Amino acid sequence: MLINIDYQDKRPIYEQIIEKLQNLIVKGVLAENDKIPSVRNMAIELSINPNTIQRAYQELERAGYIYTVKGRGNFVSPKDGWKKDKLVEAMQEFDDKVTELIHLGVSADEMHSHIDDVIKKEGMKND
Amino acid sequence: MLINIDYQDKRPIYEQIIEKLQNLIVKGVLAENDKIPSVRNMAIELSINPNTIQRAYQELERAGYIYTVKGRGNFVSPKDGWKKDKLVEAMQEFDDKVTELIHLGVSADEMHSHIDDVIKKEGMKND
Amino acid sequence: MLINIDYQDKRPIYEQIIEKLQNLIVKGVLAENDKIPSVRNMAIELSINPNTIQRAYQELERAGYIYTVKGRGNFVSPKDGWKKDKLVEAMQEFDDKVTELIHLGVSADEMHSHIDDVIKKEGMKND
Amino acid sequence: MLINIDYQDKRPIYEQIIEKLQNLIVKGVLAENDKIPSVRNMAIELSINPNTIQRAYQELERAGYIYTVKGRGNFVSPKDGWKKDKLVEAMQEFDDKVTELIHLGVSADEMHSHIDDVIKKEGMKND
DNA sequence: GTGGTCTAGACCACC
DNA sequence: GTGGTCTAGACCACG
Repeated sequence: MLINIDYQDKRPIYEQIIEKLQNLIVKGVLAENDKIPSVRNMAIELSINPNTIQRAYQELERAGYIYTVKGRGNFVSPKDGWKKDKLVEAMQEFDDKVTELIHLGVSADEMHSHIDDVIKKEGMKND
Repeated sequence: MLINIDYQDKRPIYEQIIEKLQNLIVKGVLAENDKIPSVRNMAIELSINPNTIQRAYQELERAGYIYTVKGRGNFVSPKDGWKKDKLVEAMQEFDDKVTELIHLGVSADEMHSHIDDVIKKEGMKND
Repeated sequence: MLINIDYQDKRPIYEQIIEKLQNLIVKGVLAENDKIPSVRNMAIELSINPNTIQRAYQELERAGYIYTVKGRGNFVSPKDGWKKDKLVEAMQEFDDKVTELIHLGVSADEMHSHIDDVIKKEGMKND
Repeated sequence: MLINIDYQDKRPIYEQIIEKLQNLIVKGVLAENDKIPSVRNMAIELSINPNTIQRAYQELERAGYIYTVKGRGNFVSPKDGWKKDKLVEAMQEFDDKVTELIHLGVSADEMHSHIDDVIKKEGMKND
């Protein structure tokens, strides 16, 4: 099963689907031009109202992560479409977090070493 | 005026108030045991129903940022109450952000220099 | 009727509801993932304003006894969520009560026999 | 200072005073016919409105823990006045707690040994 | 139909 | 004056 839903999560279901698919796309699990499950299949697989899937796909298309071909299905967009926006946004959020940590008394060295730790850990996954 | 509300923001009003006050407390603008505006005053100031303010204050108290004395008002809690929790939470979110940036192809050097930039900028404020 | 309210009780209505539902959940009358009455139905059944029920449900969710799915209803959380906390809390209160009884001159034997009596009585219920 | 107030405590101040004084009396720190501080002195000592102290003393008198002699002050009542009531009440609460622990899966043995532990610990204090 | 938020207005307890 | 609770009634988002 490609994704799963957490009913304990307070966010609306369609948002969860969007987030999960975004992650799969950003992290390269779903490659460019890969076909993603049809609205109908996804709805059956998750035991969810098709309208909910439909809404998730619509927003993903609007944000440039997927594109729709009538009669054929939904496909992952080329990275150029969204990568830059996502990067700017994530960088801004990163800066905000750093600001918050400063006010909580965290030193620059501590942050630097945290980054290196995370990189090392993430690197392991690709071995 | 201590805080202001963005009616364009999709989040509920009481959440906006919570977040704004949290920030003021975490960043030290509101010191320990400072009195914050009464439910009624804040309601008038923001042209908002007192119940909405009330709810925001209740959640802030539950989270340990303020404490309430019936018949007297609401006051900022001593830092010990929340600092540790907030730190653990913020550090976790920091790591998550780093992970995301890695997947977006950002190098460690770029992050390191971003941190130094932010620190420099925040340092200026205190001069 | 699942629960009833005592208007002579000085405690706020929403607290009474919380306590009653907690009991039903802790004692297993309401099993995991059971659906509890909707905010509106409960409000009608008890002739109480929906907002009051809403507040009770919110606090129960925050405490981990129930979980909410927008557009679907409220459901009993799996026990793992709260059992441990509740146990620690109840044990502490038990010790406090024992301390109080000691100062009132109650002997250990008297307490021991009380425990056995209660156990016998509770055991009868399950026959 | 005989007692102190916790402004972080949500209960009204007069209730805190009642509880603290009750404890001192039940545990024998304040002996029968001891004089307790005057409303006025207590109010100054705690930096509190005399009305609040007055209310606490009134309720303590009504419950039989102290008695008032106009013009002379307030004094601790003989134990016979309240001991029996308090005992019945505490025993009931003890049974309730035992019931709760049973439903949480605590065994009789565990409760018995807890009692012995508490007794041992309390006994130490009087050495 | 379900929960989530907000307003308006009221009454109470506490200090 | 201050917070705490409750009602009545409304509108929105979600599925």
